[in-house]
Amino acid sequence: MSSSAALVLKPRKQPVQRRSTETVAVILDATIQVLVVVGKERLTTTRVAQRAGVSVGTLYQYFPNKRSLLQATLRRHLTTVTESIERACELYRDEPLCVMVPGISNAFFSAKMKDPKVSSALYSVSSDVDGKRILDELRLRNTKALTTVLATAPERLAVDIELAAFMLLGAMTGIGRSILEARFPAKEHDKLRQELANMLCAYVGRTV
Amino acid sequence: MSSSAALVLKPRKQPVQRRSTETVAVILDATIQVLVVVGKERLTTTRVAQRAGVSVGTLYQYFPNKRSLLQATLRRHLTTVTESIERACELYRDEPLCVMVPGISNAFFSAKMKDPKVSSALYSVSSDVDGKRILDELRLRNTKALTTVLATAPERLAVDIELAAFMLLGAMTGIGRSILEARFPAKEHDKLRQELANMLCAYVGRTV
DNA sequence: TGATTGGATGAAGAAAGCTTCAGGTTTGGA
DNA sequence: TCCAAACCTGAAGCTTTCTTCATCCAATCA
Repeated sequence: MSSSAALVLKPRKQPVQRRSTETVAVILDATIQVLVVVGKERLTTTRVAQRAGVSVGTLYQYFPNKRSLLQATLRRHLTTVTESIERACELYRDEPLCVMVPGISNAFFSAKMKDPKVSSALYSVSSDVDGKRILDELRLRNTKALTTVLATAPERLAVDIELAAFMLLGAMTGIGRSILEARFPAKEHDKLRQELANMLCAYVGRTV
Repeated sequence: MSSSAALVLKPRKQPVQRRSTETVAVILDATIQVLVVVGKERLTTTRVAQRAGVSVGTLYQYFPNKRSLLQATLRRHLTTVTESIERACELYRDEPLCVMVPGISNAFFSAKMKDPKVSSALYSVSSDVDGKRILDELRLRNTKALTTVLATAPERLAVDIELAAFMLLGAMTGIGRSILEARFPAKEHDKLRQELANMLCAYVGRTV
């Protein structure tokens, strides 16, 4: 309970009334906006508060420090992507691999590319010490979901299901990141989405 | 030439005598070590200098600011990986895809996994504003090299060569990153390397 | 309507770390 | 050997930004 107690993640005060619940959401949105506009390097709590239209003090009422603010923002974003994957996994249960895999891949792609600037800006947050924990956590959820559906496919995979899930996820996120970082115009996204699905299909197509 | 002049990348002084050339190398090594041990968040120029066994002043003699120090460190590392890819591209020219692609993939993998902690630690640097420029630059080199060899393969690819090169690179780097971030034990690396090659092979195996 | 709790404010304290610079040391050629 | 250039030193200035807290406003309920 000494110095490392600063790692507390929870807001120091839970929103009770409606007003403050909105305030928290506004602050989180502002964080993303500041991140997109000036980047993580020049993001300051004062700037975020300004953008949110509240005072810094208010911000610190719900987030114990800058870190936790960034963490919460990242988590909120990545969680939507993960949920998207989970929904797709649910949806394509029992389907053949050549239907299931593209379906999941496309769901991921759409979620990730919905707002390229936001996804892109958040990469800088995810590479921090705390960001990595969040990534780990969500990677686990994704892997679990994928492993589970893969097991329901009628075909038998050429390799260990867990390994396959890991590879698929790695390729998806990696190619997604590359597309974002290379700043492909939205026009090209459809082609890329399709090609990603093709690659993953080819991979799982190597059935026994 | 006002405030943004701080983006200068070049050392403010070029090493002339042997002594200082060594000093620069020592500082770069120390930077990686500090990065690995305490992470980018807590890396300070003083700490780097200390680790390098020189004074901060010396550090600032060769690097105009902290940014440029980090940039130089990142560039040195990524360049070795890129050169590894380029060598492999040279080596597998004219080979069939099922030889060429695994060859290149393995070369990449080995270079990236040679020192997992270092590769891993540098991810936090690469997501900064300046780091992105370096990534862009090297991504371009990699894409070019890959595109060039792919064109020499006896088979015809099912898609645009540039697109294929991009996808292959994205999958390689993405899976590489996932492996690093998930902290797989070195024992598993061989299996993973093999599986990566398999995936890429399956992808390019879709010949016309 | 008065009391109580929740919510918001923002100037200022405090810490942290980057960067400078005046002065000392080493190198290597003449 | 001697000197000029190259190199190194590190305490301290300076800036930046996080974070606090005393105080005021708003909402809810008896």
